[in-house]
Amino acid sequence: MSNTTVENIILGCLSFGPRSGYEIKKIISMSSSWFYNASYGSIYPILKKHEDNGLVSSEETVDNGRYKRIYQLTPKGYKVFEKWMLESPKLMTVKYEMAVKLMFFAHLKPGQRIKQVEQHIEQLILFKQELEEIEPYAASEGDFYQRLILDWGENLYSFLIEWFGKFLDELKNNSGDVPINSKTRE
Amino acid sequence: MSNTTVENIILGCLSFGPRSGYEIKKIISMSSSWFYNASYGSIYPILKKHEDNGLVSSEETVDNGRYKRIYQLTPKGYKVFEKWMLESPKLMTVKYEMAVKLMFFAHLKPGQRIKQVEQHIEQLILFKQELEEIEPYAASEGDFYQRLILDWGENLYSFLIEWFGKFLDELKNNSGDVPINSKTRE
DNA sequence: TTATTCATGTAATTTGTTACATGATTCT
DNA sequence: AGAATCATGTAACAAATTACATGAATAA
Repeated sequence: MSNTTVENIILGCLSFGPRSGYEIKKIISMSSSWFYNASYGSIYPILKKHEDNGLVSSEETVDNGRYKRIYQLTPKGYKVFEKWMLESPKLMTVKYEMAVKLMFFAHLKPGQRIKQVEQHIEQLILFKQELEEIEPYAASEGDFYQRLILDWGENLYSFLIEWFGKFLDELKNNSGDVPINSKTRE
Repeated sequence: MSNTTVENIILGCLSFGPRSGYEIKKIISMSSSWFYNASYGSIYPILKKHEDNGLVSSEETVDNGRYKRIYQLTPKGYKVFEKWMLESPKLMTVKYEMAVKLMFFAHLKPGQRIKQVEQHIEQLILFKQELEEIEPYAASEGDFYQRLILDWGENLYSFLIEWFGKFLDELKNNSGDVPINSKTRE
């Protein structure tokens, strides 16, 4: 059976050097959490599984009197990681509750529609700001590609904010209603 | 405990009229599958659960000698659905394996980078075409908002194709390498 | 007549989160 | 002294998919 994406992310984190489970969690939170996340409840069992499969080896260390289990990629683990890197990636999956609600927007009253969209735009702006706050970290810790995906994220959220902004304008111009039979926009 | 998004989608599908589980699956596949999907293994148990909770009622019918169980929203079910519609939607979650791979792109050889991005763009174009094929269905079966989310999806994939297209150009201009220390793009 | 679509449903498995338990160290 | 962070790990639960089982009706 092939590895899951999270299992491969963990191999990927170790490809930059030995890390503890705690450090891996940090890296994921700071760089990929908004398009792929992992909790301790995933990370530690996966590290154990990787060790059982000979993809990583671990060593107990004491760092400033602090117990740590440091994991390291084995040659076999690196091969598995490399193979995965060359495979065609799975298609993106999006879970977007706002889009679901949009499906049933006809049931809302005009004022409610406007309010929902306004609130959603606020949410998007807030999230984009959070992404922008990661930037200094990515600039210091990450390489070119880590910064690149941050750029991608910011562009994605700009797109969403813009799209919903246009939709909001349309709603407002029609007092929360939409022109019946209007064609979709270019 | 509150309903999950999928549980609410099912209520939403029934808000347009009585439907069978099979029909609900069809609707979801044709309109929301690319941002929220559900399999029979989810739908049938959820319908049973909704009935236990008094949110839907069901009736066994025979349609052209064909057994069908038709579900209908109860007033209580409609209230629960309406309440959910007015709540602030959960933030979007994205699972984007290509973005994960991008994190570790430094490990690939220049030629491999170009190939991966090219293949990914092809995938995106294919998926966008699939979305466009839904359009006739949405135009005939769906209302304004169903068409709107299709429009959103097409715009989203256009954005992705464009973004990766720019990235590919950059890679090609540097024979698969990227300028060290180059700043992220505007 | 045979493949496809219609139609419902369950069981096993996968994947992952949340909450908990535990305890050391460091910052204020 | 106390709060926050470092650090590891498990158990219970949640959500959902996949695969299977079943069978009727219809289109090729």
